[in-house]
Amino acid sequence: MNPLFDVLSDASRRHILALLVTEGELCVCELVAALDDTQPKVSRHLGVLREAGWVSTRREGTWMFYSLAALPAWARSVTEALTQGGVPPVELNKSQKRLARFAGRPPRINEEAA
Amino acid sequence: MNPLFDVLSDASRRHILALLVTEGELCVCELVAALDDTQPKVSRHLGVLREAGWVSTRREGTWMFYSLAALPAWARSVTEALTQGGVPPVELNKSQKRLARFAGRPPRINEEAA
DNA sequence: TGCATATATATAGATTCGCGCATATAGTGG
DNA sequence: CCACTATATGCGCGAATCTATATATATGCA
Repeated sequence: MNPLFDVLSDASRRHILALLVTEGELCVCELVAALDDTQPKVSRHLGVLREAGWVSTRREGTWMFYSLAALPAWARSVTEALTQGGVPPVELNKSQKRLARFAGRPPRINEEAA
Repeated sequence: MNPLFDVLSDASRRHILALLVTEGELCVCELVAALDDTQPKVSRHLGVLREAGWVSTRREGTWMFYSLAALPAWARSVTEALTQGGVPPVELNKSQKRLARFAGRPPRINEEAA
């Protein structure tokens, strides 16, 4: 068993990873809006991704920002694949649009280069 | 849900795919030897991979040969990733050695270019 | 036909897993 | 301290999944 690959079994987690690739750092409420899902569900999946090592977090006030962690080459290649068909493109596109329309996006004051 | 990606949830299936990448076409008994697992289990996982579209089959006498199917680019990229860390290299290597030592490998009479 | 090898499938039991719901924690500002 | 927003977690249930065992099917050959 590969602790990294194992957590890709869930479609929501793959969806989250794909969004972090295309959108960069996102907070929980943004992911909730993008996925159009409940906060506890998104938060739990993020926890799984974090424990597995896929994502890292940065706190800023009340917001917790998630972004892709430093990953081995094979894993980066998988996240790339997620954005190119590994997550159904129609769904991914919908999420990106919901995110763009989301009014509650927090300001990025200390963001670094993506 | 992605019908292709979903079946990668199982470590044995990922292991099988990785072996098909590095070793090319293999029959069930070779995979049983390589994985050091039971025949029904291997056969079942192969069935799942086949239904999902990862692998295609070719019958030759009593042997059923499995090989990677024609796949979209993102999926080929994932199979590649499986051989480069997506399947634990130590385990993959052990399987390759067991396969090399396996005495019952069938002859390849009609094999095409890999 | 009968037997041997190779592969597939059926079934049941056990475990894992994701979800919904409620609630807890953390940070901010009055 | 209180209220509010953002996020995390505890719990129980139903569903999905994997495995082991037994058995069925398929092919080749005497």
